[in-house]
Amino acid sequence: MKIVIQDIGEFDLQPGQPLKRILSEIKKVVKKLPVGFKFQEEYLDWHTPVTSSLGNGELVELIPIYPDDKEALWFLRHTASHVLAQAVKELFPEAKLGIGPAIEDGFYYDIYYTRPFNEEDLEKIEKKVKEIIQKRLPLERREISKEEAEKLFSSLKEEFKLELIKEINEDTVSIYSQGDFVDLCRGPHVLSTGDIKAIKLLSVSGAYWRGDEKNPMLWRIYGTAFFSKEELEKYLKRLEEIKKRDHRKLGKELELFTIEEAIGPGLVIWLPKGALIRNLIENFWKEEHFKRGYQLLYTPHIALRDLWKVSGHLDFYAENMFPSMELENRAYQLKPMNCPFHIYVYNQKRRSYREFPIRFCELGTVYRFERSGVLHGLLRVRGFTQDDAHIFCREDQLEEELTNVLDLVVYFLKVFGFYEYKIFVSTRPEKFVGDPKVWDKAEEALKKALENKGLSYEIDPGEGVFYGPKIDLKIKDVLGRFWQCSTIQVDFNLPERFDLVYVGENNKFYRPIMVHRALLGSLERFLGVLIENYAGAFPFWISPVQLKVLTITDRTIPYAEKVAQTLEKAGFRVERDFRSEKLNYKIRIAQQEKVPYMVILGDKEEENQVVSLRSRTGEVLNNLSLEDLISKLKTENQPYYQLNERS
RNA sequence: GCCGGCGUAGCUCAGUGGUAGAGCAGUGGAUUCGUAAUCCACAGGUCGAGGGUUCGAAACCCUCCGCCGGCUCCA
Repeated sequence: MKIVIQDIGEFDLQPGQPLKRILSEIKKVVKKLPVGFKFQEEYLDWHTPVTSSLGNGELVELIPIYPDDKEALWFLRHTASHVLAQAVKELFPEAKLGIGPAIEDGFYYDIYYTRPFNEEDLEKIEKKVKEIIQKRLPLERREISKEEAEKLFSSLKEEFKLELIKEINEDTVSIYSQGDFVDLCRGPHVLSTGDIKAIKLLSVSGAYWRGDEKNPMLWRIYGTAFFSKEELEKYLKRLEEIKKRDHRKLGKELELFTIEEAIGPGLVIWLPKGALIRNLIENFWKEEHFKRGYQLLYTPHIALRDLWKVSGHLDFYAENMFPSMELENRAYQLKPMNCPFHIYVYNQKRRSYREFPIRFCELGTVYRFERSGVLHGLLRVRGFTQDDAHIFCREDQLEEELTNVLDLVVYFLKVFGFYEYKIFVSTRPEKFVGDPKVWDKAEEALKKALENKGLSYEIDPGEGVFYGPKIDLKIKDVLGRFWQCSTIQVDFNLPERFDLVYVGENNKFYRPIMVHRALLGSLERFLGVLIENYAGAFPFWISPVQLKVLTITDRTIPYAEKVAQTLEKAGFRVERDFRSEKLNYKIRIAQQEKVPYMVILGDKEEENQVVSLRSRTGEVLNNLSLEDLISKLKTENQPYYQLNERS
């Protein structure tokens, strides 16, 4: 049978033989050897037997994957995880192997052992890993029957592997080996352990077997591997960069927010500078909503417990809610969501079909009980403010409303510097309320709205909320990490439960559809993501301090004060540094505070009645008149500025 | 919640059983300086909380709280 490898050539291969058989032939005609191959959507390594079932029986067309291709790392890291497992088994023969996949930035292996692995173990293991790599052990693949596999892994006392084999539906399973080590594995792998040119073990932590807390806990060893040392270095630098941008660190340094032990875990205090940013964002948010026909609401933080019975939250959401409180024989409940309140606003009067769509928005603070182990800075908290809205509309308006919401999301994200995102449509889960036909319609409406906007999406099957399907947006920050913020959900359940109606054209009652949406998600999380995205250097319009006036000598203080006041009167947020310190020192401090502009004033500036402007990016503009400065800053002092800059 | 690590001045951290330390920040003083750290002095601590071991505990043991990295979950 013929194997055609794109850009390389045509080769003959006996069906059922691995591509390794033609390795030497290929070596003769290529400069760079592929790591593996792609056949349609599947990856093939050198070890996998090529059967005539691939392609049209006579001919198999493969696309080679080279070390520089992103996908190549998945081959390499999968092998790296096997090497890790081999090293652990050599050092700790009683250890039992769980699973060991390649992941986004590296790989891990879950391993059971009588005691946890510590730093020292990790060093020893890494040393062993490197030895195995240096031996340049070739990998071998074999297909064996399930019975054989069970025999093999029970002789190795690998109970977890036996459990995995039982769940495999095929008659045969594949195993990969290198040296004395053998592992149940689907592949793909590289040719030899020697292909791993750079590897580093990063951390150990506990992980339940198969992610279920009822199962025993294994030790998960994380690591990463590359085809070159330089790439590893680059990756480690990126880790450092991420650490530097950590919003918890920057939040403290820039005095944006605090979470106090004495106040409570997951409860955020906004410090003046952080509160200022938040307020600017909130004001912008409100304006944009007013422009788009939303009406602003304020609702209480607690409500009678019965409300949450009607809404279904006590049945479906109880584990995320703080316990209720009794007062004067009535039970109250801290709110985990804003929706029921908005429903009562809807119900203030008899609604007509002519009124739709009705759009209520609220910056609503909710409280959700999160298990202590999952709290994380601003990104995962127990009290947070959603930029929430509920749109009530007729079925025929749903698609348009969803399109409008998408428009608004995309716009907001752009304003805040996010241009890329992943979109997921979550469909009907197993436990759901309502009519499947209506669900289908809603899912269609969601997809249609995305398609109208030309946005591509992935389907997350069965991941919808019990009351309706949803669209989730995960935004990509400058470091390529994804964060879930925006969510758009179609809801048939609550209108039903609260018996919402409107009067139609024919004077009959109909039930409205509710769209629940949060664009930024929660202000806490969004600000956390913003801090990391900008590394604390906020765009001018939301910088808590926009300008810092620095004097060179005490002589200039009166002039500097005049300049500062002029800038303040023009509406900018100004700080003064008139201390008798050296200019270099003051610049350094302002730089660390990430203030966008420093206005530097000395004798020369005073004499000519001008300023010297230094931006935090290091650019210097001398002899700038105050009028020019103010007009320049006014242009920059608007949310759309960076949008305009980009386009 | 579970597993591991950590908790010392406002911040970053040193201190492994014998009198609580450094740098930065703060305060006072000197200096008047041109685009990323001027010098001197002073002040600052219930060593996360509680209990125990010991002649003696920041350090060793126990319990609790919080934080960090994961597991699971989500805005």
